[in-house]
Amino acid sequence: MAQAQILSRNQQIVLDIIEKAKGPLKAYSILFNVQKKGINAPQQIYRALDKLIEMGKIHKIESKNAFVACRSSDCEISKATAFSICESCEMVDEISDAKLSKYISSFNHKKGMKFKRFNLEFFGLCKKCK
Amino acid sequence: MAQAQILSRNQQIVLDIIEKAKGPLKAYSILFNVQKKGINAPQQIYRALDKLIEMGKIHKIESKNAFVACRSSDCEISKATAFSICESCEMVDEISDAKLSKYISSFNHKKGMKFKRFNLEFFGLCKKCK
DNA sequence: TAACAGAGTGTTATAATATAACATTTAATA
DNA sequence: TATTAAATGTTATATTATAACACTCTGTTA
Repeated sequence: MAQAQILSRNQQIVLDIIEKAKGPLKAYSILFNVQKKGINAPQQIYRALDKLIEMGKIHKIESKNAFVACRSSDCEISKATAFSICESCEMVDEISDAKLSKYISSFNHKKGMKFKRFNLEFFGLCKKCK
Repeated sequence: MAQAQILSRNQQIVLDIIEKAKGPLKAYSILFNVQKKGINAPQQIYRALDKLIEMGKIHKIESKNAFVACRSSDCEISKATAFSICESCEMVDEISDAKLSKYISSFNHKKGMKFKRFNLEFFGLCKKCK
């Protein structure tokens, strides 16, 4: 289990924005939102994002180049992540399903690869958009 | 089942390069490789890539912004894709495992989302790099 | 056959996403 | 207090991707 982490000023600012957001946020939209706090350059955002990902506080949605807060306790530093993504409203929901996660984690590739981590993205229509 | 498709000139050129490659290719590296054939602009590459993806001839590896040829017959127009990605040598291998695919496809999200498609990316070390 | 529709092409420009490099500051610790 | 590690600020640039528009080619269909 990862221990509680102290966040730096910039990391905290970025995390706050992502946690408050209803959906995934893009790096440059975060940047735009924090310019009033004295953060002016993409580097500052990307550095904070990198650390937050390392700590498991946020996840990157690869298919959207966007970032969401981690809402799950059992993805333990993002070794096993799964998301449902609505193709209509862009909503992203973290899937926290122990059985699914366990099944995938225990999947053994024929070619003898040893997995450290996986990321699964589902696409479809959410309940509202359906 | 998707029927055999006739490819346009640019689509064929791009597909040939991707099929011949040992690993995933980036759009701009494809561009560089086809300039001798008279393709000069990113648009031409991206348009071909889009169509090839639609046809299920290639897949995009989202975490790498790179493209690989489809080696599987059962991902039927990319409704269910899975890849193993070596974090050391960058190799990507398409996973074609009916059981895994079936299990994931039949996963039902509590929130009532209806899935059309999924993409799964495993990360680790391949046999060689291990 | 003329005209039209659809897919594809070529081209220029620009938007959006991400990193390199370097100087400085702050925090934690020997 | 000297030393280190982590974080910051800044400028510049690399990488990935799309917009917009004019043109071509091919197969309908009126």
